[in-house]
Amino acid sequence: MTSRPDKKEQILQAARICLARHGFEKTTMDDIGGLVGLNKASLYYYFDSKEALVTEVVVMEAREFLEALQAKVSQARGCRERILTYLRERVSYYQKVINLHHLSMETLTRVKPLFQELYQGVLRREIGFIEGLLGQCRAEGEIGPCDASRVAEAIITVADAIKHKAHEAQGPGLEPVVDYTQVAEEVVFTVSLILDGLGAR
Amino acid sequence: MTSRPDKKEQILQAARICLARHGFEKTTMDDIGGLVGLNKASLYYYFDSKEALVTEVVVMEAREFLEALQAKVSQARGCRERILTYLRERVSYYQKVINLHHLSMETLTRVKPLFQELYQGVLRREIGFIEGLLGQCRAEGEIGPCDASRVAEAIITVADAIKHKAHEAQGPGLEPVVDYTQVAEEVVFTVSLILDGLGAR
Amino acid sequence: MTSRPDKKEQILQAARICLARHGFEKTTMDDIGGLVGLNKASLYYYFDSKEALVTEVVVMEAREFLEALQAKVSQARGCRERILTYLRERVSYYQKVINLHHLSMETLTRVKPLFQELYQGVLRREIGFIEGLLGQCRAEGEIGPCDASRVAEAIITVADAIKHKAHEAQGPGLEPVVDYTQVAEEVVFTVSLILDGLGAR
Amino acid sequence: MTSRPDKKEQILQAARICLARHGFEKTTMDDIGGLVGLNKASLYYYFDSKEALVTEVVVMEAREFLEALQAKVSQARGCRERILTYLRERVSYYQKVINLHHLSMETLTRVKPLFQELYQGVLRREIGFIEGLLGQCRAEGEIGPCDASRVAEAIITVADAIKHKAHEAQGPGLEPVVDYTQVAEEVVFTVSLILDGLGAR
DNA sequence: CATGAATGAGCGTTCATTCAT
DNA sequence: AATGAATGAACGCTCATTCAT
Repeated sequence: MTSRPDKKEQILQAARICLARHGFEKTTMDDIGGLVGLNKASLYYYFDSKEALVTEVVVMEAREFLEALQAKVSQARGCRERILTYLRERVSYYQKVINLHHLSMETLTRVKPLFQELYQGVLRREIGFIEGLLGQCRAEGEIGPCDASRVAEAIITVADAIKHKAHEAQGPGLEPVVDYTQVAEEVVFTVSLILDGLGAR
Repeated sequence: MTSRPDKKEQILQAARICLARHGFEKTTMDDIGGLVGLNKASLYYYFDSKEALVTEVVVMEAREFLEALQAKVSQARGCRERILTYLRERVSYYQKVINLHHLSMETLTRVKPLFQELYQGVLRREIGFIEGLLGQCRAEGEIGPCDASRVAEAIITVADAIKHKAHEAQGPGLEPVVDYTQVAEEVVFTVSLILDGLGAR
Repeated sequence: MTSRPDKKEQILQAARICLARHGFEKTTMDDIGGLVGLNKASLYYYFDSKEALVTEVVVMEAREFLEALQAKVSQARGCRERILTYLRERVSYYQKVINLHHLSMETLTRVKPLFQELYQGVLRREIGFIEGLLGQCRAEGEIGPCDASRVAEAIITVADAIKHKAHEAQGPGLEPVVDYTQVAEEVVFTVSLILDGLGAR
Repeated sequence: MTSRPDKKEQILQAARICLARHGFEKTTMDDIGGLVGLNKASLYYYFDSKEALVTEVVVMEAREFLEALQAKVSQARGCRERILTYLRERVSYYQKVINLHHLSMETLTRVKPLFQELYQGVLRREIGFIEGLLGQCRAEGEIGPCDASRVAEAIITVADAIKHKAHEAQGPGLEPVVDYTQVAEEVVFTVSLILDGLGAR
């Protein structure tokens, strides 16, 4: 009855494999098509472009990565620490994606508009997760009452802003490496301030 | 004396910049040529192919990376520890290169023959360095007398073999990440055995 | 009574609009289908191919154009003049179609077989129209008795032959423009001879 | 010594032929390359894109067309009439180009930016030509003294503006034909007013 | 040493067409 | 009567590489 959702999913999996093996630039539509037994032209029936296809793969992996992280973090003790740990590890997610698919920052930038659109869904989930952690903090008396939803959104925004700033700071220079350890520290420091503020009675 | 070797060096530097910025696949011979004010056809006077050029860049960086590592390691205390630390950190070198230039394992594999040839020089230096450390160990009585040169070579061989095994183990599967922490541990464990053997009187 | 013939008509109208806007080559079956709310595959239920569809559009327009011309010509005075005027203006019809849909002579030539078949109906009507005019000429004494049907056919044949000759004369050369003014004159001259012959007692 | 300017010229001529025969959309880079015995990739050594190449052809023909028109107009009597005749015939130039190469208005619009840039040179010549005619008018006492250069520029601007208005007026409707006769009249009327103003003593 | 010129192979994308349902 | 799915062929364009000069 339904072989449709399957096919799109199959293509995404095939693309995931190809990307991991050959990276974005070397992965051809023929490669991906070949892996699912489809003519490359057929892929365009399911996706608008190579970039759109790859973007969906990346967002899919973002979801998986973050869900795994959330599961892992949930076992940490101290709910305040849970929030900070989540944010700390989340910082290096970007680079993980880049390395995983051998993307250059340039390629990622080009794909960004498409990516941002799909990424909204992932962001919503992250905010929801943080919101839950804030609720635990409240229950355990670590913070006072607050609009958990808005605070969660603010925290994610702050974290992304700090990461973004670090990327911009690189300039067109040679050294392409962002020191994610330092970024993580800055995120933890700033969000700690926010949590402190919420805890003040 | 001559300004010729300069040109080759300039090209290598230009390539290094391009690779860091755009990655291997997106870096064109035109890009590199443009950066040194040379027609792309001229690059073929200095290098046989794009791959040969890139390989030299990688080897150049290998040398720099390893020399920095050697300097750093030399300050560690305990000469046995120096050897193990060197080997531990050296393990992740491969991935650093891959990430830096957004290479896929596949591309690297294809380039391997060229790479191995040039890499011999680097290997010689590494073996010499280990040999020196072994000499210190001997002087400090941590190990007994041995053919330092052959042992050094054996140690490097063992370290590379373990890394190689880890890469092969991946198979064509999805997960493209090698756990370098674990590889490092295995290397340390095995080489420790060797050193123990040398120490036994 | 039935709504079926409608659908075919709707498709033809949609195609006409698309052709006028984007020309033959840039009009896709998707465009046309979209305009009538039909999947492009469905168009193949009504037409054998894109060319067949376009050909029907062209023939449809031929009919409309010629009928308008016939109405206009009928108001001219002097029935001999009516015939000549009709033939004169009819000459440039080909180019009008080409320009309207941005067709190249090549495309038109490729489509010709299909076109000719459908065009027979239009030709019949033209011959009938000329036959009527000849009848008027006879009634007004401008020509003597004759087999009006055969003469009408001969006239149309002559007119088309002259136009055809002009097109062939171009050869594969550069200048793609046929001087329709000159062709019109030649047609008028030749047909005048025929009418003269008919008028001689 | 010099086979270079030749090659580019040859390509332009080949493109001109192909365009005339098959139109813009059906002319492939392979077609053009084949005609000059060049691989299609080689064409990109001389031109940035198919559109850039075609644009150059169109501008080339614009120049030829306008120069022929200028020669022809120069023989008209009455220098005021010369100006008006030039403007009148120039009006239909656009359509001539469109028909010659079977371009759709859409394609032409897409190519416009490239076109405008190259067209500047042609425009300069036109203004120069009008300027000369104004000088003759002045010499024959048909107009009073004026800044011929600026007036010439104004006249061309007015003529193009009127044509442009007519094209815009079409809207997305079905009928793709601009009535160039009417446009020509409007141009003549308006420029006459300007010339009248110059002649007023 | 250096380059202008040329090319083959490959890639992303489009599109008319087919076919099972 | 209609369509979702699939495809082959073609097209514009890029790029590493070659070679005569």
